Amino acid sequence: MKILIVDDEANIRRVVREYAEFEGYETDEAGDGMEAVTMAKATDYDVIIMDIMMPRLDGYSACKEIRKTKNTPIIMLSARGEEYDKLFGFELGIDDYVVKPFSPKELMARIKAVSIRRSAAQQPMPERITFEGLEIDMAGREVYVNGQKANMTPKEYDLLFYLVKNRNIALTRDKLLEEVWGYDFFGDDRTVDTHIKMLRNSLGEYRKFIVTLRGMGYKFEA
Amino acid sequence: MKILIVDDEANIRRVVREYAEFEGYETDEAGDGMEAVTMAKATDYDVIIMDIMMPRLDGYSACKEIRKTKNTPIIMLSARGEEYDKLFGFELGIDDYVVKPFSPKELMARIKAVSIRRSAAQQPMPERITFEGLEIDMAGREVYVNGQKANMTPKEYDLLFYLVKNRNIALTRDKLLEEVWGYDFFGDDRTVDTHIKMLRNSLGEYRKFIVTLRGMGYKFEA
DNA sequence: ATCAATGTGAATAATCTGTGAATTTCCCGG
DNA sequence: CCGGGAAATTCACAGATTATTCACATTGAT
Repeated sequence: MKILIVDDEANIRRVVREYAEFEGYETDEAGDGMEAVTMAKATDYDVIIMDIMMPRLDGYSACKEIRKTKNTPIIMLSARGEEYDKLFGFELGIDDYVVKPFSPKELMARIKAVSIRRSAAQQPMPERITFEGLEIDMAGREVYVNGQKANMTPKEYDLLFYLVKNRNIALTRDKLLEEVWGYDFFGDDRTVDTHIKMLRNSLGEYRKFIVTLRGMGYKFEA
Repeated sequence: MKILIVDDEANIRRVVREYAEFEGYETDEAGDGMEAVTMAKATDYDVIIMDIMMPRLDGYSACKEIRKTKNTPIIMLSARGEEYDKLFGFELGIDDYVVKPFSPKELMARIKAVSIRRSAAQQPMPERITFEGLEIDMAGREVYVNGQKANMTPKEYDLLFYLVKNRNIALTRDKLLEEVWGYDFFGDDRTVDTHIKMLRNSLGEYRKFIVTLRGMGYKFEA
């Protein structure tokens, strides 16, 4: 278990780190949002603990940036009196928040709560999702475009389902190859492009949900 | 979707309510067990979230009382250290437990899980099902095609029944082998194909219900 | 304008499924 | 313990579908 601690005050970082290490976590530290984003993208942390008020890049923006490529659980630290409403900007993907001054014991409890949810229950992905006129039934392996069943190839289903499961986050070609094709695929990157093309054709007007991220890969944007 | 939030601490109620409303639920609040019972009996909630330690009437007693007239799914909130009571709780018909301090996101996930589970499990699997001219009597282990009894082999029955029980769900060959043949079967995947073939023959015109999912497996599509 | 990244159509290679038949296993009565 | 038939499993092959590669067109950023 590895956690990333982000705060501009070294004192706070130290306190959190000491408790976390006492609980048996490995820790990394970042002093501002920019650093945090870089580190979070480079390493797969189990939890990120991040202050809101920070120089260079604040916690909200850092969170937003990290969420583009990772789904790491994030716990925000907020000073009492800080805009409380913003804490409920869950569209940012914040998993929990703790108000400063906090008891380290409570923070540890929250870390456990957040990470348990991760490992234990592989998030109960709903079996059926609808985006406008695009219905996706993963359990039944069916896709309906404006009510009409789409007839897609196996790879198209696999690719679409993976994109949808990880919607709104950027996926590189390599990541897609590894997750959809399998770790043992050693072919061309561009194979992904061809399948994206075919998938787009199958989705008709709803091809718009599949966004190209130039220089990066693709994502399903709902 | 309407949920009832029961806790004597207004702060906790507020946090849960804000998360829940963000997720699109309607919410009501109760500050103690007595209130909760009154409200739960008057209104059909989809889920009730209730603290254990409360003035006037504790969570257990409230749960017991509500259960006398309603089957609403109940998620209990318990302070750390009340672990022992957990076992006792499930006997009362508690659907899930969340330990305080909890991650609101986790709580939301549990609400979803519980409400889905409830609605799905509500209808017990009938033992006899008819699809057009295909009658399937699982209890009697008989199948009628256009009124005439089909004479099938044991594996055909097992396979058909499993497919029907899981109709409209995509099933891989591996899954079928594990569930129908048993975890200790170490033979060839394609064995499934052969049995599907024989099953299709036995079903005559109703073979149409057994759909091949290329690259995946099969499913019974009603 | 230029260069790299992406979209696309077509050719080829690889994979998958249905099926008939051969082989093995299982089950029972003798 | 054995034989015989039913059932289960494996096997091989054809036909159809799908995946991959490649070349070229198009797009987008600087």
